[in-house]
Amino acid sequence: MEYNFRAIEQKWQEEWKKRGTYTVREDAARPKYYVLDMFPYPSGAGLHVGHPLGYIASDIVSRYKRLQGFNVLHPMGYDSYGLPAEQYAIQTGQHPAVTTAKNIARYREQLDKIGFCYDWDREVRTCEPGYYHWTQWAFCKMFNSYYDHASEKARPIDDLIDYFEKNGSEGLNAAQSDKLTFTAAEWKAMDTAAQQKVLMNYRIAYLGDMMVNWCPKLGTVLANDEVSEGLSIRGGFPVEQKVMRQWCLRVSAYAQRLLDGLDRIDWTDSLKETQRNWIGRSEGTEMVFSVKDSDVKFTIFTTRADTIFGVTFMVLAPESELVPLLTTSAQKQAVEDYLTAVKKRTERERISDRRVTGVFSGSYAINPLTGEAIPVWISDYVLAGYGTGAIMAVPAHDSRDYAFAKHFSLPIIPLIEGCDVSEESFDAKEGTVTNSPVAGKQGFKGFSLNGLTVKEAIAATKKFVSEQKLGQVKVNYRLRDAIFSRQRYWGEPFPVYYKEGVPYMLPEECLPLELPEIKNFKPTETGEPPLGHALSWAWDTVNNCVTENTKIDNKTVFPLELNTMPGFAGSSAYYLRYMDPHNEKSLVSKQANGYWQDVDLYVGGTEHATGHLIYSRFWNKFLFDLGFVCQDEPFKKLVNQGMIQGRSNFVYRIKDTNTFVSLGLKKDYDVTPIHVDVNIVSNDVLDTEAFRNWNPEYKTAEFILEDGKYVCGWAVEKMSKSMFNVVNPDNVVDRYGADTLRLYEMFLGPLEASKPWDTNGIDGVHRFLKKFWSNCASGEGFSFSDEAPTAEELKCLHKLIKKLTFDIDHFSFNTAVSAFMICLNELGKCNKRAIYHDLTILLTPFAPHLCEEIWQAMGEEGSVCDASWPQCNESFLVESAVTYSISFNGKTRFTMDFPVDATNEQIQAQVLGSEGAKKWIEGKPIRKVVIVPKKIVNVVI
RNA sequence: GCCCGAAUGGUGGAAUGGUAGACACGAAGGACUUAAAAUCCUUUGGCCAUUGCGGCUGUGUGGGUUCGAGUCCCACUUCGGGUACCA
Repeated sequence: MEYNFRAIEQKWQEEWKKRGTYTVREDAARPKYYVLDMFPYPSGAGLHVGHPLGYIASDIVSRYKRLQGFNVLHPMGYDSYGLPAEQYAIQTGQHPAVTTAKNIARYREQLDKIGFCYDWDREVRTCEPGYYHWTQWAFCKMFNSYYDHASEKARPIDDLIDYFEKNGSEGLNAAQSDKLTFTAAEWKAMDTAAQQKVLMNYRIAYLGDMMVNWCPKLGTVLANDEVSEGLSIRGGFPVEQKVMRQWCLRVSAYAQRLLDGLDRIDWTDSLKETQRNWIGRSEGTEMVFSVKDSDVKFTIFTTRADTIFGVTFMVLAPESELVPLLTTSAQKQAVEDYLTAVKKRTERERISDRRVTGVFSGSYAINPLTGEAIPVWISDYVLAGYGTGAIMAVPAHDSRDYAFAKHFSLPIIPLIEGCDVSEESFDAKEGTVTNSPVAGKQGFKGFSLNGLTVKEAIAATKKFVSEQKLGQVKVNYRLRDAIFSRQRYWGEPFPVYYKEGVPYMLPEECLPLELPEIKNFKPTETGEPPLGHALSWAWDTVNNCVTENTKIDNKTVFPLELNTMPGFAGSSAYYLRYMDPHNEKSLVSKQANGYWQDVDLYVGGTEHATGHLIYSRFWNKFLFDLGFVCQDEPFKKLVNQGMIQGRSNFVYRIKDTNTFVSLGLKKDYDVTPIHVDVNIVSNDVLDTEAFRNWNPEYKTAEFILEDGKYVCGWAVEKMSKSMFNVVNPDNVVDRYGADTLRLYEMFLGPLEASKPWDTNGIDGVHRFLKKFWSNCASGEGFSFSDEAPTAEELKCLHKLIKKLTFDIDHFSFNTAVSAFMICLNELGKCNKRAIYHDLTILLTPFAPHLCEEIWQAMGEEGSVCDASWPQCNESFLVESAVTYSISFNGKTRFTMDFPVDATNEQIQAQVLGSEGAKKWIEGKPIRKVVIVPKKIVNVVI
């Protein structure tokens, strides 16, 4: 009987659905295991073979854990709101609701074909009101919270109001946008609008005037992780810096906790490192500089306090609010010209063309340690958004300051003994400090760093600056608050209304605030939100939801917030929703959350390292602080699957002809390589007939063959339509079956490695499945031998149990598949029931359809998914003798068998006495014999 | 520039510091077949010897630690990923 994978796979996919095999419920009697995939955004192109790689790995772990007796939660859903989905709709001229629904249906069809064990009853879609209800709800909670650094957690904003009423801002240690100072009396004297303005400074979700990444082509602002090298990740459009009033999430408040949490989770070091860099903790010193002939004082941030004696100029960011204060009338025109020029340059230009530019402000700052006057410059190499937007420049020990000093001929004072700064700055934090002012000389204030190492000097300066109240020790983070507004249509509406310009949250009972259906949903280059076309929706919402005493006056044109939330809003807590997807009362019930706790295994790509994986950790920590979830970190273990690249094929057309020459012969001709559809190439051999039909241009193509075949060239490239190297999993499933696809994707190499998709090896795993099948297939049915297994067979089986268990526990699926092949090779044509029973269970995570069929054929009850993973019986693995490698001076020459209990003395005597040894020793004296238990005897001559 | 990671046959890749190249593909030869497909068997890192069962060499390069290094340490080369005026 043939291995008819098409019939088998269809049969079992229907059967699983009918039986509800993969439906899960909380079950206190069994331990839980939560396996999560990063849910896809349903793009128009459908899945290619790269997408299922991680899904297959997680599916294997899910099935394996289930066989081991765990209650496994393994859900799937769609990240269906956001830019990519909307861009696709615009490109195809359809409404995003329509394309999204269509794309989801296609994804589902493709996913179903691969035989995943998802519990589809728990599916979530971020664009459905039942889901985004809780996205909006979380936003309201963030609006109504502030971050208290004293207790290192988020607290209700009412606590903050109480605090202000008692103490004003005195002694408050909270995350804030600006440092505000007021007394309790002043607070009480403020009107509502003024108080709201103050509170906005502390809210975790806040409305602020921010320097944002504005992308005119996409008609929206973007978060930092959505921009790379001045271009939008989505679409590659230019991005400019602009101040806009936007909703933001105070992610920066959680910087330290996000950093600390990394030490407690099982992620790869490289991913943790990426997040650490992104958070960018830097310990330094803030120092206050006064300005000559002025009352103005300003603060700078530096990590190199030790270089204070090498400061030869100061630099302000062009956007700094100090610029107008420090510009003298003489320099006014020059500064204004410079600011205009800076504004004109796009972010892209600034990055690609890194020229040194700047202008002198006319003012001088006073070095707090020497009293020396230092010119204050303005330059765009200093960023307004980091530190204080002002720096002390030490050209001798900072390459950027060095370039600036050289360009404007400013002095350079080296501070490290023996360093040469004639060509470049000395940036390393090492060496011995020199050139500090000394007693008796001008500028000496009783503080010198000479003779200290750089590290000692930094510490000494910090201490001195703190004691003398010249500044303070300060930790800065690179991590910025997340900009949360998008001037787009396809996203969650904000549950926010305005009264006299002050934003308020809609009452909780009015959630979800549903996205209205509008015809003209396209973004604008000026940033007018598309929801501006839904004026009646806005008014209806306000009239229905807002109670009498807060009802807004009719003068307001847009009573509602018209921006929508960004893509990451919906993906930040989806893993919580899977725990309790149909709950209408809360995001997740205490009971469901208490049972499922957190994600045990999260599988997905590294591309989310600085986006989703930061945002959801932040979101989860916030919900944890408020007591809505029971775990501080959402993802205990995270595994990154590698990217599957495309393997393109080429044909070689002889110039100005329609004749194509095979790879091996192309050197004799002048040829142009042309991409050819990989789907008409097999093992690099072109199907010439299919090629002629592929494109009308090649209808009359002629071929110069080698050995009767046309051999194509190949290259590894990105998988994309234009390279004709996209492989659709449907085609693979159609040709080889889902079980082969699953097995092959795992066999391709380590899960984390990036690798090209290459169908060349797929026959191998397909043969393996056929062999597994045909060993027990016979005639029109199956036959199993009831003979007792031999010791050899049992040893073989139990070796496999041990290896598979180890490999799956360590996510080494490629070696697991190999181990299975080896075992089957060793067993030969064995069809003993006792062996096949266990083998079938062991293969189930990899090839579930095939195993169900065999399980049924063996007359077993129920589904093989509910069987128990076999235990390795070590007693079958015990050897009667041990084989030792015998080496001479480290080179292995032969092997010898010894009884398990042989002593080292016995082994040594036998080895030295053997004929083989005599040949290698050649009568020379033996210096040493090293015996490694059960492995090696090395004789040193 | 900075921070990670990698480098092993024609290919994908194995190898707790212990016989490098498992397993698979491809290739070559053979069996079965009228033929093809499918299946099975043999060989397959390189060099030398193959009328001798063998020998030498070999994991990007150069050094080191070790009885023993693909694996650990130092320096370098190349490639991939992340990040970028973050003071």
